[in-house]
Amino acid sequence: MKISEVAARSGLSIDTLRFYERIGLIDPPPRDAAGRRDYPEEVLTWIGFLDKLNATGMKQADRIRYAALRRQGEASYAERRRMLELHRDVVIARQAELEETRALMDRKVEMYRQLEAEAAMEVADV
Amino acid sequence: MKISEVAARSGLSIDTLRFYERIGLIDPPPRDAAGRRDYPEEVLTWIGFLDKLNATGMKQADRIRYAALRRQGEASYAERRRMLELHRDVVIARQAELEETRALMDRKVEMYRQLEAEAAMEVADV
DNA sequence: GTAGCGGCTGGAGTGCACTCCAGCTCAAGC
DNA sequence: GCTTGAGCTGGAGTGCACTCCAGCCGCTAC
Repeated sequence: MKISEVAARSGLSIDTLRFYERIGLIDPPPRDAAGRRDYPEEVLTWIGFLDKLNATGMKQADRIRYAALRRQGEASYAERRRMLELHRDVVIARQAELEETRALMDRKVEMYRQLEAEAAMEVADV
Repeated sequence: MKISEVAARSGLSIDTLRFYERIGLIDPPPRDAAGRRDYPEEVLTWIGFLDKLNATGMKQADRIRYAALRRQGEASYAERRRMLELHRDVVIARQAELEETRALMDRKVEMYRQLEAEAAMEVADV
């Protein structure tokens, strides 16, 4: 797969793909005869997972660390599991936070609705 | 309340409090005889809400816009409600995303657990 | 009365995560 | 055979959200 196709299918830009390779988030893919990157299909799954870690607030340094562990294969299963367990706790905490904020926004929306209704009545009073 | 106290109680740094004032997130508080900021208690509630918006991914520009509307008082009830409704949708979408990622991490953790057990058995086989 | 601390200002600096650029090579289509 | 376009590299630039700094003032405690 050419880099432009990976970009189109993953949602990352071509520049970001090359950047991710530089910092060790994506394995350097084999090159074709002309020296161009030729990605395996699986890279899309990996990018999808990276995106999820990203979207849930995992820092670049930690994603790089996870990618490095992944490169070590079997020897890092336990370590990778520990990282995911820790991150899962972070995600759970964020879920609680979001839920709380959602509830607060619901209350505020309701409050504004009331205040709008009252303001409308005051106008009618005049 | 002095700026140091607001910082201690809000969790924001003194520099961030002054920065927020500069960009219009926090109203300029009255000054004491010596020209030092003297914040009202309510600023803590407001900062708490700003924090929630921040933690749920609202951009600075939008928080500034909300703060500006707030300064207009009654005239902006409807607009503020609309902003919150829109942001609530964002929060709900993020909740779904987090839930999905949490489930994926659960599956991966379980997978690594299995792989670790298998690796241990292989060692025992030898 | 002076040392030290907390606060003040405007502006410069930082860290993160990209994003863009100049100048190059290569392959394909007209 | 030459233009066009995709891809390449190393390095510079960007935008966001702070964070730090120099140099100043004024209160409090010794």
